[in-house]
Amino acid sequence: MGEVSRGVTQERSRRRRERILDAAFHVFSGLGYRGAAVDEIARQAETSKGGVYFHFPTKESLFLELLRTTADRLVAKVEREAARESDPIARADVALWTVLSTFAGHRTMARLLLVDAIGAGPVFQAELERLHERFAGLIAAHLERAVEDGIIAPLDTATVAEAWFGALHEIVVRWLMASRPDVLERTYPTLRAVLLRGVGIDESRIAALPER
Amino acid sequence: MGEVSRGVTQERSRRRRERILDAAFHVFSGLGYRGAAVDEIARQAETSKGGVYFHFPTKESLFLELLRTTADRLVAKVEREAARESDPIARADVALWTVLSTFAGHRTMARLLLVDAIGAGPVFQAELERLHERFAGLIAAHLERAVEDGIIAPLDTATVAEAWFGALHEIVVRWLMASRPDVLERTYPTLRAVLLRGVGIDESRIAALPER
Amino acid sequence: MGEVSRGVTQERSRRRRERILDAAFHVFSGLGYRGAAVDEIARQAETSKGGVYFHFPTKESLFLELLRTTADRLVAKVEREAARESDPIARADVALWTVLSTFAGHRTMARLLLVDAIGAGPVFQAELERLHERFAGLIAAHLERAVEDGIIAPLDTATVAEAWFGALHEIVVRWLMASRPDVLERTYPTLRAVLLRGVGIDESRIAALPER
Amino acid sequence: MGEVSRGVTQERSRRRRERILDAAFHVFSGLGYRGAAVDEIARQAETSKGGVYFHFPTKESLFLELLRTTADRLVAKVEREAARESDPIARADVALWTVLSTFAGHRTMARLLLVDAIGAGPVFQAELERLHERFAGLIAAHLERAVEDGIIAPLDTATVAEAWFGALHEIVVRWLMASRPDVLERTYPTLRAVLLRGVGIDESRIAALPER
DNA sequence: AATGAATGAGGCTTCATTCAT
DNA sequence: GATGAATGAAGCCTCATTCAT
Repeated sequence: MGEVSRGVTQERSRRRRERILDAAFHVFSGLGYRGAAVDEIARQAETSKGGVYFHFPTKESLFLELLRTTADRLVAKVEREAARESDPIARADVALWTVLSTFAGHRTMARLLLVDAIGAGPVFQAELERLHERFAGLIAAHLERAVEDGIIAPLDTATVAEAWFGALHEIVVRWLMASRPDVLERTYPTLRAVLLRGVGIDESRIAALPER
Repeated sequence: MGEVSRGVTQERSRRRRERILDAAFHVFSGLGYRGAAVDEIARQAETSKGGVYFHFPTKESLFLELLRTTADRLVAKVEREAARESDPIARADVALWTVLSTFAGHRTMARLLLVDAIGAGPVFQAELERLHERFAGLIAAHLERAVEDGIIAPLDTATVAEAWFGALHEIVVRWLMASRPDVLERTYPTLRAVLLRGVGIDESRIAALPER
Repeated sequence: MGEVSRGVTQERSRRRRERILDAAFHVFSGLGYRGAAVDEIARQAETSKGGVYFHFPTKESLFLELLRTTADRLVAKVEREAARESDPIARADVALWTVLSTFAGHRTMARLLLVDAIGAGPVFQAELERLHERFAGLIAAHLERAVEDGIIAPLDTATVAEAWFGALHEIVVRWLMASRPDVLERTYPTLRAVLLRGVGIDESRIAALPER
Repeated sequence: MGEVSRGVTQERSRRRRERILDAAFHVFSGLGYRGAAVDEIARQAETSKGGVYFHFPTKESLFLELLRTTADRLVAKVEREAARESDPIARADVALWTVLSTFAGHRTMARLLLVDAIGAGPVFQAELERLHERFAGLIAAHLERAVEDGIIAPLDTATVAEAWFGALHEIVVRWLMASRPDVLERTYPTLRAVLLRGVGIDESRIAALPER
């Protein structure tokens, strides 16, 4: 087999792998980890059960890869967006907004990341914890920076970061589970104000932030 | 069969029903909805599978009843405690504290209410939503009262209530899932300050609240 | 439920269990351990897959029980028959004859015990070894007795017992695997003479044994 | 493609085939027929699954070829060694010793030949039978020669040959399956004496055989 | 009321074999 | 000749639910 055709084969395999990941994403999001059948994933990926197992040794490993890469993408996106701002408060604003609007635009992704992983078994506990930690850590880092810069008074940044993430999380999840989902972005101004005010940011600074 | 013996029988049946609920509570908390086997519940209730199915038509119904009664008890407890305070801010303080410390004292209950129900299938979505709504509603009611009393400025109480509950929820869940769980109550002062400050409560009023 | 009906239930359950063992015996004998499907066992036992798994936690456990009880029965039978004779040489004769004729009469049992268990996985190695050991031990005991009684000269009874059992085993297996199986019993006189002579029994004593 | 390069290619192909046979030997010996995966054989032969299937149409055919060639080699070796002796009794001694010591030195080969083939399915029954027949036939031929030479009295050589092979077989298999395998050769003197004496060889002749 | 045996659909995984490149 | 991706049948096992007693 020549270099070229081998490349073609690899490329096809890679695409198949992606198709499986896409299908798995869809099925997991819709039915949860336990409820998702490998058979159904194979069907939606237009391949066979064996095909799925050729690319992923286990249902679990498939889910884990999904969990990781999806989270990776979101975290990277948030950091990329936040890095554009120099003012710590503006950064926090951008970070919150990015998460909220990304979830709002990808309801299925939100389900996978925030809902399905819970209750999928102890193997995912660690991964989920890492996920929450990454987001909370992101927030905490910004808060600490703001404390160092003298913009806000010293406080338990870890706890506050958890609280912020929790507030965000709850609002997204409620939106996800609501039978009549309101526009997620509408809640943003209130959420932003409450959170920023909560760490002691001046009302004037909050008012100065761009409208969303 | 006489009146008396029927009474005795009914009483025994009621007790059996309670034993099943207790066992189910335990098993669901430990293994999640999907992971919990009816066999195991029956075993822990010292009865048979058939016994469980005599009292509950379905595994689902058993879980739902558990969800409802547990939530009922907690909501009632929170309202009872809050009613003792006349000042709206003190009430919010008491409510937050009650939830946090109750969860802290009943880790299993927290798991059941906050973690297991997710991913248990679409049937529980509605119930879970009602649960979150009840807690958020509780908070929202206090916030509205505070607005009416002129203690805080008008704001979107529904969204803020969700954010508050989310902050609380996240902190409890993180504590639940943490391998090395810190003392949950330790985070309370920070949480309280951030939340109250977030809705514009004077720093002096916050400082005046009792230590926890 | 009264004493009587409970007894009826237990009795039925016991019978079902036996039916499953019988079916398993049949299927294992015909197809070997790996080749035997639980589904097929259930079908032949006129029950369901779940029914099989109610009585036996595992395919393996089912096979093991079969192996053990079948061997138990045969060993017991051999010892019972041998105990009737007082002369050690006559005992050896009876023991050999009992094994050979029992196998001859129960071809399927022979297959299960001597053929199928091999290659059924490492779990059965121990069990099979125990089985061979039991038979070899039986023989060795008689040989030792004969040595003590001065009937045969001292020798390595363990090795000889293995050799005897091996000779027997091979002859049975060859008969089992032969496409055109001769009458197994026909080989007996030759086998008996060779084995007894091999440990130094007088030709006259051998000739004195009853014809078979 | 020229003559030369075709020759080179054929040579390479032959070598690959050998590598596959070696790997298959190793895997079958270790895991048994059913337990051996073609994937694993390909891996150990440093080729691909497709590669294996190019050289052998079937997993079964691969195993059969292995069975045959291995047996061929052993039978040839035994005959070669035996041919060196002129005395029939010495020949029998050499034959027994060759089999025993070859197995002792190649535990894996023994497993393949004596253990794995059983339970590998009905296809191998015939082959296995032929294998045992060849060995028994070898022994029987020597016995018949000894009868003709008047060294031993006439007897049913076929049955005796089976018994001899069985004794040998059992001792090897017990050694194979034993957790704490003794030195196989240690049992040889006893085995030899018992077998030879069993066909009526004079004690003096047995004593005259070389020590092993 | 209670028991526990029985059912059977459905789940995850393995693996011999095929085939396009 | 060789590769490795793909197929799909088949296997073992779990478990919610039913039902005769």
